[in-house]
Amino acid sequence: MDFSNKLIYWYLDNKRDLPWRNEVNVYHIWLSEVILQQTKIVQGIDYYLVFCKNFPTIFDLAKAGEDEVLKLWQGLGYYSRARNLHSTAKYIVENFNGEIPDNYNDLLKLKGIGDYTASAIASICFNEPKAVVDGNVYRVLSRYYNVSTPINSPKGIKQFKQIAQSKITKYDPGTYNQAIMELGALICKPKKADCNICPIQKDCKAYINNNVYSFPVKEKKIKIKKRFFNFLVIDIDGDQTILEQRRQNDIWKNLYQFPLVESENEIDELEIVKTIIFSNLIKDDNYKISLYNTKPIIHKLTHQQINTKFWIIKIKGNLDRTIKWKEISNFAVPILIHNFIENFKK
DNA sequence: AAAGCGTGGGA
DNA sequence: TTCCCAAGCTT
Repeated sequence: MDFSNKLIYWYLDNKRDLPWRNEVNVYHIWLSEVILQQTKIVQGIDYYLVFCKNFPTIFDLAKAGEDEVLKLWQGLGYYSRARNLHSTAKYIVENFNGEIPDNYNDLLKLKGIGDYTASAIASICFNEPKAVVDGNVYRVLSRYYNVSTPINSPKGIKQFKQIAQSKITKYDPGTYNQAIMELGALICKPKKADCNICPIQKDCKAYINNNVYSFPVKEKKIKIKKRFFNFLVIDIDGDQTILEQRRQNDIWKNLYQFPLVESENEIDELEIVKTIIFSNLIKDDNYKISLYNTKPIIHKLTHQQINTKFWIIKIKGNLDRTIKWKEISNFAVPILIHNFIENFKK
């Protein structure tokens, strides 16, 4: 039996029982694929169920507001996925009468759907033989075929797509795609690979050469940018506060936060009250400011390290654009803000 | 085409 | 602690 069929047989015996594997519904498959981009199944599975429950059809998703979609996405990260998912749902309802395109080429044109997702949907839902190449596939193929081209180089991306495409079965390509990914997730793992029970161990070059962990090859290290965030947590009589929406093309776009003073370095109270942002917010001297967390909270992202201070500013009287503290959970906020709010309540 | 975009878990 | 990784996409 060849590579592909071994994978398929292994998969049929060993696949996990996951909610989106129970039936083929294009909308559900699309939803699951977007949620799982750069995301582990354990992390995404509850979000998938919540989205299915709140938006049973693409029409329900299209009808929703972006704030509502982002709120349900809160905590999952990479929020452009949610914005694109929602935008594409509206687009499909408006232009295609709610019918999701049934082929790779048309799927690829949609916002938030790239080569991987278009291939996954086309193969699983429409039996189109387009090979998926995700992190699992890179790992399995690079080990099995001893390919050391960096997987994050243009050359590597092209090469692995070509290898994967040459292996896909015309019969049930969706099952083949899921099989190779499942093998990568369950057996051919980054660390602690279970080569002893691997169905394709016998012909795996890396196993034979005893250098499984030399693959896949990745080049370039990312450098981490340090940023300093000072959130101004206005507290009006313990009843109201202020949130603003992040509009810039930056992390957490369209999510909400407390008014923010970003600085080049760590700053103190004296510098905070001198800022324009502070004085635009607080018009008189009738306030009391204090630092909530004595040590900056370090929030780590893939490319950034955010040193965060929460400044509590107690005032009396009125301010514009306030919200009630008890309504704050209606807003989609970064997990950093969410954690603060949960802690601050106590 | 390189860089930016989250969060959490495991080694 | 630090680093790596996770069903990638966009600009």
